[in-house]
Amino acid sequence: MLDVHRLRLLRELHRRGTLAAVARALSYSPSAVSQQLSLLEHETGVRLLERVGRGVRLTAPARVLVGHADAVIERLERAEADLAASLSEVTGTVRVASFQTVLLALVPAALTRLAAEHPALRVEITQLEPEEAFAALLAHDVDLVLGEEYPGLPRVLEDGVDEEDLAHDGLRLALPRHGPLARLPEDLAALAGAPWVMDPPASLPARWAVARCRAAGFEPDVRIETPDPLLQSHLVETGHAVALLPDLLWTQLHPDLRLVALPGDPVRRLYTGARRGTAGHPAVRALRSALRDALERARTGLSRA
Amino acid sequence: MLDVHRLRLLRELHRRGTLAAVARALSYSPSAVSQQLSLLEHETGVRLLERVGRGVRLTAPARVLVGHADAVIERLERAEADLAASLSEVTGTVRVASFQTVLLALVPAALTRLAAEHPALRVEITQLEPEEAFAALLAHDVDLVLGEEYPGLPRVLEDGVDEEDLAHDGLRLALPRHGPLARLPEDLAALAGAPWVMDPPASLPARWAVARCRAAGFEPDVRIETPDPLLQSHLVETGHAVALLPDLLWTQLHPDLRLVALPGDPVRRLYTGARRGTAGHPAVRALRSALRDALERARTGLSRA
DNA sequence: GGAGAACGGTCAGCTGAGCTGAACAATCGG
DNA sequence: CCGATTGTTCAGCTCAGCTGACCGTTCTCC
Repeated sequence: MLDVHRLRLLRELHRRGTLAAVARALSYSPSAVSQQLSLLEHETGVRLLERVGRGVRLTAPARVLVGHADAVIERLERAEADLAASLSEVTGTVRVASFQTVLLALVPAALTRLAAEHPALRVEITQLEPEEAFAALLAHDVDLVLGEEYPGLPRVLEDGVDEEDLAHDGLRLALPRHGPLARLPEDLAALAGAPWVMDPPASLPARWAVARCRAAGFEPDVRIETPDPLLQSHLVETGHAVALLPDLLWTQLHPDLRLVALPGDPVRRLYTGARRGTAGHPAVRALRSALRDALERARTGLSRA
Repeated sequence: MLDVHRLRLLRELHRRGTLAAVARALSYSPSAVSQQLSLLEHETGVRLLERVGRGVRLTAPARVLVGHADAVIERLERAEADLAASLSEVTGTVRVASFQTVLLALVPAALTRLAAEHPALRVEITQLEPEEAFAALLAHDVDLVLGEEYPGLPRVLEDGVDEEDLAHDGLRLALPRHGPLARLPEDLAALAGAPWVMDPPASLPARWAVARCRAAGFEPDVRIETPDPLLQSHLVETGHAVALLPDLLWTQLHPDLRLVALPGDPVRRLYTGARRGTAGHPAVRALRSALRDALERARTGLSRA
């Protein structure tokens, strides 16, 4: 019978590339990883690793083995989830990767609710942008990721991830109500010369915003680049820039600015992702449910404001 | 991450019923099994075993867990099979459970062929009747079973078994050519008073034979009960009994007796069974192929004789 | 109804699987 | 060409997990 622990090391090696990275990730010494993998080679009688440069590469049979390891580990996680589900109380620790907008707008309310409903559940949050979040999910660094998708920018679907819709979040143009930019017309095409504040250019929201401006016939004059939506909102409010911002922001924030709908009422899709094996885990279900609930409350709060 | 070794113990407990049996089967002390299972309980936080009488019973969550354990272990076996398939040479040890007719007629030829083609493969044979054979297969005591199925006596299909047809083997009436029974008519219905030799009454061949006699309108007068087909054939040849015997017997044996076809030309189905995970293992494939080949040779030899 | 057998659970004690850390060779980048 | 990085080997240590002895409970068979 193949040893699952060794298969796990091989799997991690496939994901992370080097023995050293695997050792760091799993808090082992590189020596331990090397020893376990050579034992795996000897007990199977199949060459699994070949040195290339100062690193190693998986052989073809090793990659086949990684596929089996994935399946085995997924099934073990499902088993664990089933066991946890048979308990009356939701316990343990879940780690969540979120990006800033959701972290700001939904996570605090969700945490409050979880603390009340499942006091034995410990939740840990990391701020990660969607690109890194999926790698962290599959590497078992986190158990749930919050992701976003912008119109016209489809993601590559990761295998082994159970994805669930969370919300569709309206995207609108934010214009100052005071200062020199107060009289700007409420029309995207007319903002060619305006100073823009945007996320870093490689990020999803910035790529969507730039594409949208180009479709309106101009290249945006990005004066300020920041990933912080609070700062973006503040810069618009104080009359220094215009921006394209998601509605979810206004559930926590009520700045004095103009919000203008865009043609076609574009939305970003928010979703949650869990590893397929843990999708049934009560802690994951509780978290997703708390997030949906927080969204509901935020929405009703928003319509009242 | 759940420990697969412990899951395996739970799985074996589910199959074998008592901790002591598991310990015997896996060459552990009962103490070791008890300790590992309590550890599994503590690390999952779920009650898995409850004492009933002087034994234990699995709880509902434990039975769910066994299902997962089955899936995990099957996948690990498939992984091992894939690895073995990537080797150029077929090596290792396979254990086969066969019942007597096939053991006599096919296995020797198959072994010869295997020894020539795959010298590094070690084959171990146990004689087991089909009923026990499947339990042994699932308990990992053997890797391949040879089974038979008689018309009108369907088996319960075991889950987790990969079954493959091997042959359809004709069943005919065997009558003496000499002695006091030499003049018996070649017709089943006329053998009501004849002395019969049959397998033990609970066995498949005997159940079929009795059913066949009853369908012909009489209860067979079974004078001799033996599981040994060689002895059965010998008793017919020496004029002491009549019998219903499979054609495969005559590939090795050429006794002086009369063989009479039955209405409808009934056949028994011979098949091989492997655990689903090991069906792709080169050793299992080699064995099945050698058996088919041996059957082919036996058949041509039979038609020549 | 009592003796004996069978089953699990617990505890003390031992052994080996698997870890760390040091030393080393190979490779890459600036 | 030197320092940083990566993987490998080896000696040594630690603890997970085994055995064996002992005990309580339950069933079976005179």
